[in-house]
Amino acid sequence: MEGYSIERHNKGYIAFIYGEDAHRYYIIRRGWVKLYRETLDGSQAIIDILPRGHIFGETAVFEHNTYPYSAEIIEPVDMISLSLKKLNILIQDRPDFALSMLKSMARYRKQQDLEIEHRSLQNAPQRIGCFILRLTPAHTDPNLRVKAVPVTINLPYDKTLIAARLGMQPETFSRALTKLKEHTNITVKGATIEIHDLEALIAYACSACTSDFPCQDLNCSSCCN
Amino acid sequence: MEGYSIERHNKGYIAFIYGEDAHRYYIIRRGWVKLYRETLDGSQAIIDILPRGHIFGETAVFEHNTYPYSAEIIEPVDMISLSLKKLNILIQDRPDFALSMLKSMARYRKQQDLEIEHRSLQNAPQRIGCFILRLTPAHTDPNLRVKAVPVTINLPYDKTLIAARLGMQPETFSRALTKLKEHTNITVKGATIEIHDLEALIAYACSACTSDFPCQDLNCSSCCN
DNA sequence: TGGCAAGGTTGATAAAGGTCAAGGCGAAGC
DNA sequence: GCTTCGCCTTGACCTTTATCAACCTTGCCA
Repeated sequence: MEGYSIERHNKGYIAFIYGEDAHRYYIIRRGWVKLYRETLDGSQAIIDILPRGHIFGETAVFEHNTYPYSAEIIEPVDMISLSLKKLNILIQDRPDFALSMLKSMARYRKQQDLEIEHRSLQNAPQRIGCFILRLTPAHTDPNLRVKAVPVTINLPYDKTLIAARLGMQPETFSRALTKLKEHTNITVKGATIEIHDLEALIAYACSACTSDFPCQDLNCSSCCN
Repeated sequence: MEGYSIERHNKGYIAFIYGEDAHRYYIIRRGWVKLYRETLDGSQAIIDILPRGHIFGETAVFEHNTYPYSAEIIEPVDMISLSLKKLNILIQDRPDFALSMLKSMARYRKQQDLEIEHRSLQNAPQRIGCFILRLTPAHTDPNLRVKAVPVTINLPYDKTLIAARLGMQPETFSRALTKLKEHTNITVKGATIEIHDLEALIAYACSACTSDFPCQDLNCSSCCN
């Protein structure tokens, strides 16, 4: 697609603010982006935290061209910047484009449904367990599930942010992680987590969930390339 | 649109079950429909409760033609039943159709974002207040907001279900409603609620929210007629 | 009209998570 | 090597909501 440019930003950079006039939308190539909104009293509601492959800002075309949330870089990103005006034309003119966007939106919707469910059915340690599981290779490739050797993962961003992402306080996160350790035989050292018994973790985290592991994930990469 | 039929069902009727092969999707003409999924231990996660004008089951076209949730009638409905196969063809062949579906999906997505936010920022009485506010005429027509006379609304379905919809226990709902009464000058008699001071209710319920009253609502009626 | 069932309320108690305050720990800079 | 700052953890306490149990209310049906 022509008319794009690559932007590179560091932690803390604000890509756009809620309500702002929207001209560009973005695809993440590397790094992590936080989508959020703020209440009158200054507390943040985190809508999502997106990794590589995801789009953000694109829904502004359905919102009278203002951004429906704010976006902040939380881990250094490379992102593709694209014109919303052109997106609008593409959506109108190219049926296959609208269709792939529709598909990606449907996937996101399913993900959000799951998110709501998690918040009401899982307790804090389970939500963390679920979060960790989504970071494992086994989550995207079922073949890797059988492997008995320990799985090592790194938390992709600050624990405080993960806590916010999961809808809990940092203190609760810390305590819940301790509880998770006691229940599922994982080792935590800083941002590094070793899973010694994947099945135990799955059993613990996914028992309160309506879908089996690996639960659906959003992967926007099929759209807008 | 040709090839449709009207179905009429009573409370308790299950339109379809999660995972089932999907052939039809539906538009609600009257009544209320509960979308939900179940965990292994039998507890329900309510995804949404939809009124007149809303579509359900249509996302099955993006899910390998199986329903991504179960649907139960909770207040007697008239609903239009339509072929998913035809929907699929329409989406592929008629760009304007895909586009309007895209728009409705974007609206729904925004609504779900708000839903997640409500769950984490509002407490039980506030969530109930928010729910009641959405039932008022003032929510759809800002002109009605100034009216000083009391507003009377009827809860559209059982309190137990509203509680589940709002992610709380029936007992909590009952107590939270009492607390809401103490704070906002409303009168509750069975399923009938009288709001004597709309602004007070808005101030109480919407203070923990990132969007002002009236917050966005989903209205699917623009799609698929 | 009396009984029953479903939905709703109330009370007592427990668990989960939030809040406030203090302190630990490790990476970056001097 | 020492200091400093940001992030994280821990402890004490409090608020909110869940849970369990009992009871009330209403509408329906025999």
